[in-house]
Amino acid sequence: METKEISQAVVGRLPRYLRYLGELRDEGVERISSQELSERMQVTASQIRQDFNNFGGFGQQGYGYNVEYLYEEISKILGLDRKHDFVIIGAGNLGRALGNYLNFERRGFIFKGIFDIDPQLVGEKVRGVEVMPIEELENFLEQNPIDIAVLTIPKTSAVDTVDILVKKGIRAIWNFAHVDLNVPEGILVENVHLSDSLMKLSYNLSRRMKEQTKG
Amino acid sequence: METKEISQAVVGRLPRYLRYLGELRDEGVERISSQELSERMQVTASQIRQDFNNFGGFGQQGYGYNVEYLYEEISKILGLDRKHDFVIIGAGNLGRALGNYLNFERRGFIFKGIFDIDPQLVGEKVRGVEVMPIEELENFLEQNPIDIAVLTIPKTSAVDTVDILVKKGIRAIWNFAHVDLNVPEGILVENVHLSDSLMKLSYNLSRRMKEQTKG
DNA sequence: TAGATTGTTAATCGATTAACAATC
DNA sequence: TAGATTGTTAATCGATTAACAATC
Repeated sequence: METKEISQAVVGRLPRYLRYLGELRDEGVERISSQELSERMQVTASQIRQDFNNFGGFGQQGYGYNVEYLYEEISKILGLDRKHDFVIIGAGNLGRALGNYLNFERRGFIFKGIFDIDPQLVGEKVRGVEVMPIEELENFLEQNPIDIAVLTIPKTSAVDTVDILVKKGIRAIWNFAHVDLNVPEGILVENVHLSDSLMKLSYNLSRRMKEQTKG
Repeated sequence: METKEISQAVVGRLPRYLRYLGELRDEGVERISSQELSERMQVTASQIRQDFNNFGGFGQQGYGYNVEYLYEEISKILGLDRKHDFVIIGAGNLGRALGNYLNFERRGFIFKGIFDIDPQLVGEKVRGVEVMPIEELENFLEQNPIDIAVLTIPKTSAVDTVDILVKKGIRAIWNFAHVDLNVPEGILVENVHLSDSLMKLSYNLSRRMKEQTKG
C-alpha cells in the first residue's frame, strides 16, 4: 500500500481534505459520500475517490466515508500523529509570527528554539522561548534532536545557514527566504515564497483589468 | 497574443524566472540561452521556451534571450510595472510582518492601511502606518482606492470581513486565514495556507522515515 | 555562410474525469 | 433484496518533453 509513489499533486490536496473533514466532524456529521464532499469542496467526486484510494480504501460501498475515521487516517498519512520539533532561524517579524502561532503545536509541531544574528533581539522572548544568538545554533542542534528548521532570514544568510543545518543533519527545511536552497539529496525543502504568491495575484489582477478594457 | 488563456501552471513559474533573471542581471550577464538557464533552474530548456512563448517570443534564434529585456517583459506580464495599493486586515504578528516587509514596495505593492479588532493594537504603528479599528475599514475603503486586501485574521472573522470587502468592491484578496473564502465570481483570491504547507513537509518527512525503516 | 538557438509542432507522459462493475 | 456508493479501470484532457525546421 505504501510502495507506490504518491504524486505531490495528491499530497498537496490532503491538508485541504483534512480541513473539511475537521469542519464536518465539528458539525457532528458522521458519514459523507464523495458526492456530498465534492459539492462542498468544489472538486469532482471522482478525484476524491481516486485521491483516497491512493492510500487504500477508507470508504464502504453504499455508505460512503466515516468522517471521524477518515479524518484520523489522513492525519496519520500526513504524519500528524507524531511530534515534530522545530527551530526558527530569524527572529524578525515573520519568525516571531510563526513562533507565536499556536495551532502548529496542536498539530504536533513543537517550537523548540529561535535564533537571530541581531544582538538586540537576543534574550527577547517568543512564546516563552528566549531568542538565542545564531552562533549557538550549531551547539543547540548537537544537543537537541530537531526535525525541522524554519528559515525566516534574508536570502544571503539563508545560504550560509543551510550549510550548518546540513552539517548537523537536519532533515527538513521550511524555507521562507526568497531563494532556492541548494541542499544534498535526502534533505527536504518546502518553500513558501510569499512574493511569488503576491506576484501571481498581481498577474491575475492585471489580466482582469486588460480584459475589462477590451470589453 | 493576450487572447489565449495562460495556465496557472505557467503563471506560477513566472516569479521564479524573474528571480533568476534578476540574479543574472545583477551578475552582469547580458544574454542567456534556454539551455544555460535550464541548468541553473533545474527545469527543461523545452519548458522554458514553451513558457516564454505563451507570451510571444522574447528570444532570438542563434542568440538566446537578452537578460535585461526578458526581465522587464516578465515584470510587465506580472503587472509589476503598476502600483498596487493594499491594506492589511489583522495587525497580529503575521500582519505586522507583512506590513514591515519592504521588498513588496520595491515591486509596486504599496502599504496603505492596517486594521485590527483589538483596541490594544489600535494606534500602534507598523512602518509608519497607524493601526486603525476594524470599524473604520468600510469608510477607509470608500475613500481610498485599494486593490488588494491582505487577510491575516482568524478564519471566523475572515468570513465576515470578506462581506465588507466584497461590498466595497475590492478586487483581490491575499488570504492567510485557514479557510476557503466564498467570494462572488470576479474577485480574485490567492491563498497562503501556511499549515497546509507545513503538513506537506510533514508528509514527506514521515514517508522518508518509513522508507528508512524498511531498508 | 555556418553554427547556434529559438519558435513551434508532434510525441509522451501524467493527472483528471467518466464509467461501471463490485459490494456493502 | 434493492439502492447507494465505493473502488477501479478506461477515456480524456492538459502539461511536459522531444524533435526539428525556421532564422538570426
